[in-house]
Amino acid sequence: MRNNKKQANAYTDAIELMFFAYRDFIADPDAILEEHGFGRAHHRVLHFVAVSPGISIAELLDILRVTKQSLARVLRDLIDAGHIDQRIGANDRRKRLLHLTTSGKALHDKLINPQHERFAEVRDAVGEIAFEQWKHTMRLVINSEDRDSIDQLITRGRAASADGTRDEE
Amino acid sequence: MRNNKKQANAYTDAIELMFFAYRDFIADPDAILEEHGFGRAHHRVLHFVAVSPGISIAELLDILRVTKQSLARVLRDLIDAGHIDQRIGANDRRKRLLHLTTSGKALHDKLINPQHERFAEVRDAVGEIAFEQWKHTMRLVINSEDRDSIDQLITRGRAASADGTRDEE
DNA sequence: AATTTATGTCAATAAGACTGACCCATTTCG
DNA sequence: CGAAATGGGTCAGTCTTATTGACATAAATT
Repeated sequence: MRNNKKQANAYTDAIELMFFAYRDFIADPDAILEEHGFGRAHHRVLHFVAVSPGISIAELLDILRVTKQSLARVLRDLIDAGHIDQRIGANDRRKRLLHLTTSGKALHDKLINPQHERFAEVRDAVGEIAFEQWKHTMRLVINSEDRDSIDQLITRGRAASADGTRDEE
Repeated sequence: MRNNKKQANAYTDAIELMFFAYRDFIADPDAILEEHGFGRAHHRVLHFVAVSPGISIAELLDILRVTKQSLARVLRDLIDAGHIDQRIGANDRRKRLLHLTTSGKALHDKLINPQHERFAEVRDAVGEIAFEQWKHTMRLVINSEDRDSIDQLITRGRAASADGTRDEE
């Protein structure tokens, strides 16, 4: 019992760390977004279009797990503001492939900078080995059935932004 | 440049891991809450009253970083449902000290169980050392100025729930 | 006695999400 | 080819969570 209690508390610590870390982690971009009249929902769209240029609406819906109607509003705001543009798919003309414009990229950089800095400080404090270990552990917090697709999102996204492979399908 | 890019991507990975891990981590309790007609806001109140029995309204506002008016509604719901009760402070009769009732404790356990299980699986997968290392790293993701008070919340909260020290101030 | 603190409450507003019901254009399949 | 499925867009209404601002009350402090 004593030991069970101790273990349960170790997990409760983890739960609270998730809560507070996420709260602070999201606060920096939130402040910047407010200056631009956007919210978190806009940030998420901007981010996943940034890391996966040429992503379709359906793919974005799948990542964000929101309804089409929810996405529509924020996407409309971002398109109207000139931060995202849609291109009709070359292979499938029904698809709208999303890309950041120059101003969209600038805004995304501005939003991601404080988060990069936050993790750069963490990495400096704990070292590269421990930081990679943290990422490995963090990946296991994600539902097992989602891990593969997230791995792909990360690697494919990076490759696409480097060589444009993914563009226009 | 090549190296900078690589480092920036390591941080972008970390950002996305935060997003997806938090999303899945919160999804289990969300589903349970819905059955009871509560939301995330209720969960947060329930949790911090659970780990810090006898917490005052002002302390809770400080932890949650919401306005008094926002807290009032969810707290009212929880009190009306019989999950939380308020006791007038013995030393300071202005204060309303919050406690979970039996049903409040039961609901909190039900909500925290899937999260405990999630972290138990993570801990089993990576081992105790790596899990403690993850917590140490995770703590550094929190704003430096908040870390001490969160350390206190965690240790004091646990102590209070064990021996009741904190009750009635 | 005056002020501050802790809490409660009314009103109006906004963001972000949802369900449900449609629509159009394009692609795929029998 | 024609029907069905897919990708996307949109209107309308609702809900939760959060906000700001104003004001009220009781108890503690100075």
